[in-house]
Amino acid sequence: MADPEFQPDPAVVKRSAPTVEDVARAAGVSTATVSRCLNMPAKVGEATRTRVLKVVAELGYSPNFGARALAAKRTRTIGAIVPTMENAIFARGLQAFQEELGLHGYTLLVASSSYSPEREADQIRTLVARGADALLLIGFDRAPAITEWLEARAVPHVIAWAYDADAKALSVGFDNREAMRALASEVFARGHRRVAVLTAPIAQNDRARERLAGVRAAAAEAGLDPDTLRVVETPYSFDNGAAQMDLLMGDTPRPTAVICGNDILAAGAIAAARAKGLRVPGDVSVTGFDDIEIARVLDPLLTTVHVPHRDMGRACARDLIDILENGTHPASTELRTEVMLRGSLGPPAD
Amino acid sequence: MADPEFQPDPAVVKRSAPTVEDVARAAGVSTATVSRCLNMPAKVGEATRTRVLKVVAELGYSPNFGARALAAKRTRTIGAIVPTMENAIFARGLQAFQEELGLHGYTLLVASSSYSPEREADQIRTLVARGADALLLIGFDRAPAITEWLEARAVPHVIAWAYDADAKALSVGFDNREAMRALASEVFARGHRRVAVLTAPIAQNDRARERLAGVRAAAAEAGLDPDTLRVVETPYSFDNGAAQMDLLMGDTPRPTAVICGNDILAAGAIAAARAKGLRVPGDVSVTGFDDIEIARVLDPLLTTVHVPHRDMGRACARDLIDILENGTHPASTELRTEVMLRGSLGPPAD
DNA sequence: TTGTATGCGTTATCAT
DNA sequence: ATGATAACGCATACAA
Repeated sequence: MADPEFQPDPAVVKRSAPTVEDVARAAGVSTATVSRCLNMPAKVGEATRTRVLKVVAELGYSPNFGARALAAKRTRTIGAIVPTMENAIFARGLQAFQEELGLHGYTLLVASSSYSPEREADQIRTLVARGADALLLIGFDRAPAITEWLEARAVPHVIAWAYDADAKALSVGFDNREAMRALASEVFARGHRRVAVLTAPIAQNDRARERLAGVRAAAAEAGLDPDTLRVVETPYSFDNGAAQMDLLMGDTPRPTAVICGNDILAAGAIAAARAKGLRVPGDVSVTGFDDIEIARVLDPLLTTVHVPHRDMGRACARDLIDILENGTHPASTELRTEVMLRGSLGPPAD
Repeated sequence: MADPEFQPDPAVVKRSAPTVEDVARAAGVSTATVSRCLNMPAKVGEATRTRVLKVVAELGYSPNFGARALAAKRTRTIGAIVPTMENAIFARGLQAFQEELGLHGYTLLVASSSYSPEREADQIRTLVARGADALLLIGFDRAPAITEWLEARAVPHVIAWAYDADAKALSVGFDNREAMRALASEVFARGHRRVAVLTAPIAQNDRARERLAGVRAAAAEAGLDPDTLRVVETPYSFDNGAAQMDLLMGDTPRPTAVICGNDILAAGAIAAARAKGLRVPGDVSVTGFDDIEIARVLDPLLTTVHVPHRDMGRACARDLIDILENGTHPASTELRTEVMLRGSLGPPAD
């Protein structure tokens, strides 16, 4: 097939991507100058810079990622590990996080843990091995070993969705306990005494645990024994919410209010109540947490806690970039939440 | 502060991460063998392999990402560019995509275009520059220049959310036109004649355009002049859906059915109809597209088109990995959609 | 301001 | 099966 006599045109045979060297040669400068033009343009003479950049554009030069990472020891890539992107709250937070990163020339590496600490630890190591310069993590609950690993490797990281001023790690979030306490207080204030809590498994989830603690605190304030609260744990999903609600509504006597750990569980709960012929809030009140779109679409509208997911994502990005570029040590940020009183919460039936 | 006499313990002063060389020395083999143990364990003797891997574990060695990328010319990282992660359909697809990638040792790099072709082109270049071995893109609509660029650089990529057997590019998706035609046929079959379409801007969005074409096709089949359809374009969001629905419901005569380009617009439309005191479907029918969670929560339940988002994400991952690892040329995959007839669609009021 | 020279940690080719 | 060694392409300390 190939003609042995054939002499390829050098201008055409050049298959591989251009390198600094190609640019340097074409621009009549050294590779160092080319590199400088791209990374510290201020330190290069006006004339040479424009000349070099022109050549860069002409050749369609783009620095080799591996070489750059190897030499510079950084990738301008930041990792995020969330329980799942399917939950709108994490998707929303990630979106804002990514947008802010993009504004500063950083790229987002994503992994999900499916709420498993072991998988999260794996993902942490994987993303760092993949060159992540810093990480966004959700919540504080994780094995000490992986936290120590992060510290030992000096991997900048921020904890989102939770706030703890005393923690060693940087966090950007809100006080899950207090937010839920404020909401639960409204429930008890309306006279509810038989109250159930539908929560995600609290074992390795500090946010869920804190929220439950918030309900207990509100119960105590209302003069109730927190141990009389009916607590049901189930993974976050519409169907689980519905299934557990179905069981709860079979109890005698029936709870007059069900406080859910998030809006998705609450949506499932309301659907299940309806399916059983119960009115909300006439027969049973239901509350959520997060204030995602679904809360404004449910019938009745869902009483819930509004969380500034986008602000959280943005703030995380800013902190991480600040650490990376300026070596600072930002203080943790506490974001404000707000109880949204809507139709799904009413007085008890009896 | 520092004691000038202090002699640091060499075992402690070793700050930087261990390299192949460290492992090789400790295991009494060459760096080549260490590399082989990690990358092609089959080509190494049983005994040496276990010995080397033991040392790897002891030292906590992890190959340097930049060096590996530079030498191997690949990163085992795959990029995805979606319009936005806030839309549950993309979040769900991405989640499945990422899970499948993870199963095969690949990591996901994410960017969003905000439905802007220019931003998407930027992101494509950025992700490739960041070392993405392959890309997942949404839909076919993009400037020829960037498509050519992808071809020229031989960047493996898959188009999701759309299917075109004749296109040069690999695609994994469904026939948006036919799916919407099937749904719209149900609407016309119920006798609706004054029908409005609430769609995303169709300018640079082939999915939206195809869906609109599907409605037109169904109208024609029903003996209607497609040009009598009232078409309203608005960016995908609950509030936009509500606002445009509010305007539509002010028309005289009022449309008896509103076909929406996705479930979020439909949710907004139903809320707006309600707010205006109109019953759905009594006064006006509403349909969506996607069949996300919200469709099962709305009152009435939303008639929509079910799309296998997770299957799509998974299939995209498999194809890309197949290309990368085996150099194959997978054929495009057409996925099945299904019309979900639910309460929001009824006969016309008059 | 610009150039020179070296190191970065792997992978892969080619011997052995 | 294993070892020696040459790329890989860039950033940067140091010189000029």
